[in-house]
Amino acid sequence: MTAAVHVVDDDASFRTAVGRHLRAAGYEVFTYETAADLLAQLPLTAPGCVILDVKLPGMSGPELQRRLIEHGTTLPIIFLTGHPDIPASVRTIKAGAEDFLIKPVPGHQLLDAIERAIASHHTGQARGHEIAALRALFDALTPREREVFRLVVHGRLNKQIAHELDITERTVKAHRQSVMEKFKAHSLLELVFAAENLGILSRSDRHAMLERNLTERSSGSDRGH
Amino acid sequence: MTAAVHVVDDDASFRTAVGRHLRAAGYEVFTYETAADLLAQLPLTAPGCVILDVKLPGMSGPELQRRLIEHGTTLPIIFLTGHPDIPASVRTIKAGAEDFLIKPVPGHQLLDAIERAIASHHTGQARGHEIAALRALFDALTPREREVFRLVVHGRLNKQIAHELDITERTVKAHRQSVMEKFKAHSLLELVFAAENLGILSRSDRHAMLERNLTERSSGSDRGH
DNA sequence: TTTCATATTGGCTGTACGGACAATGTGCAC
DNA sequence: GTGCACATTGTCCGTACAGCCAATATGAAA
Repeated sequence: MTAAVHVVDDDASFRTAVGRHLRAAGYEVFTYETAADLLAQLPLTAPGCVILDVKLPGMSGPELQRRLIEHGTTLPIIFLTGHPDIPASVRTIKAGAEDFLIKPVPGHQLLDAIERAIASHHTGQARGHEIAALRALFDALTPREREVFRLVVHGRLNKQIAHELDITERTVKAHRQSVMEKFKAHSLLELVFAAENLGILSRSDRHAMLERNLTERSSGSDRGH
Repeated sequence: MTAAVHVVDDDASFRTAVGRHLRAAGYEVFTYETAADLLAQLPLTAPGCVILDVKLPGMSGPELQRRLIEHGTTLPIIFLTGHPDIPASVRTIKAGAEDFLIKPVPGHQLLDAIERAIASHHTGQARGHEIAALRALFDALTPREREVFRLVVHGRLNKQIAHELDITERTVKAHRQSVMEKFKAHSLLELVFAAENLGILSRSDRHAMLERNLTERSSGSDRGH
C-alpha cells in the first residue's frame, strides 16, 4: 500500500535526509519548506500523513495544524521538533495530533509513528467515504425535501411538519416518501442514523429529546398545542 | 462552588506547599503519598480533579491514570512532574489527561489548569448524571422488557421480535408498551436516543444499518427470511 | 395461603405512515 | 411552445403501532 508522507520543515538538509529515509521504507514523500507550500496543495486525498516542525518560518506548525483541520483534512499529523516543548505537545495532541517527536528521532521510531498514523488515517478515511456517500444522497434532495428531512429526523409528525411549513399533510407525505426512496431507507430508524452521520441531529437536539424523558411531570394537561 | 483537588505526590514538602496554596485559593485539598492511597478512597464523586506526579513509588502516575479510567472515574487528571518527558506527555494526554505541567509550576498556571479541569469535569458530570438517570430507568425494566427494548431500538418490527423470542406479536406489544411507559418515551425516536446514550446501540450496529442504504442492489428478492 | 411481580395472550379502536392510483400549477431550459 | 423538475394536493388500501378493555399462568415473597 503506497502512502503519501508530507514533510514540512525549513531545514533543507533535514528534508533531504528524511525524504531519502522514508522513500527507502516505501513511502511516497512530498517535502515543503513552508506551511503555505503545503496549504497550496490542498486538498490532499491520498492516504498518508503529515510531518510538521513546530517552528516554521511564517506560519507555525500548530497554526498550520489548525488550518488543516479547518479545511476538513483528516490527514494525521506528526510533530517533529528540535526543541522539546511540553506545553506545545499538550496543545497539539489535544488538538488531535497523532504524535509529537523530538529531533533527532531514531529512524525506526519515526517509521513506527508513521505506521500508526497511516493506520489511523485508514479507519478515518473509511468513515469519511461513508459520510461522503451519505452527503451525496443528501445533496440530491430538493430544497423542500431537505426541510422535511430535517423535521422528520427530529421526531416531528407529518401533521406537525405540515403546520410548520404551512402545507397539507398529504404534501409532507409525498416529500417524506421521496426522501425515503432517495436514501434507500426502509424505516424511520435508518433515516435517523443517516441524519446522525450527517451531523443534522446535533447533540443539543438529542439532549432536548432526552430531557423530556428525565423530568417528571405530574400535571394533567400536556403540550399546550 | 467548593471543589476537591486530589494531590498524589511522594514529596511531603511539595504536598504541604501545594496543599496550602490550593486551600488559599478556596479548594478542598486531599493529599496522598502513593497511588494506592488514592485508589483506596474510590469512588470519588465530588466535583474536582486529580493532580498526579508521573514518577511515584510503586504504581506510576500513568498507571494510576489507567486504573482510574478503568474504574469509571471521570475526574480530570493533571500531571505534574519534575522531569520533562515528551513521550509521557503524549501518552497521558492521548489517554485523556487534562494537562501536563512541569515542576516548578508557577502558582497561577497551576490554578488555571485546575480551573479548566474542574470546568471540564462539570460538563462531564452533567452528562454522567443524565446517563445515570437513563441507566436507572433501564435497570427498572424486567428481563423480558430489556430484550424487547434491545430489539426495538435495533429497528426490528414487532413481528420479527415475536419470531426471534418465540412469543406472540401481542406479547411483544405489551412489553414494548411497558418499555415506552417506563422510559416516558412518546415516540420510537426518543427511545432510540435513550438507547444510544446507554451504549446499547453500538457503532457497528448503526454501521450495519447504513451499509444497506449505501450499497446498490438491483436483485428483486430481498431478505432471505 | 394469599399477594404480587412477571410473562403471556386476546380483542377492539384510532392514529401514523407507506405505497399506488392519480391531477394541477409554476418556473426554467431548450 | 414544449418539455422537465419541482411543489402541491387528492383518494384508497394495507400495515404498524398506541391505547384501552380485558384474562390466565407461574413463581417468589409475605
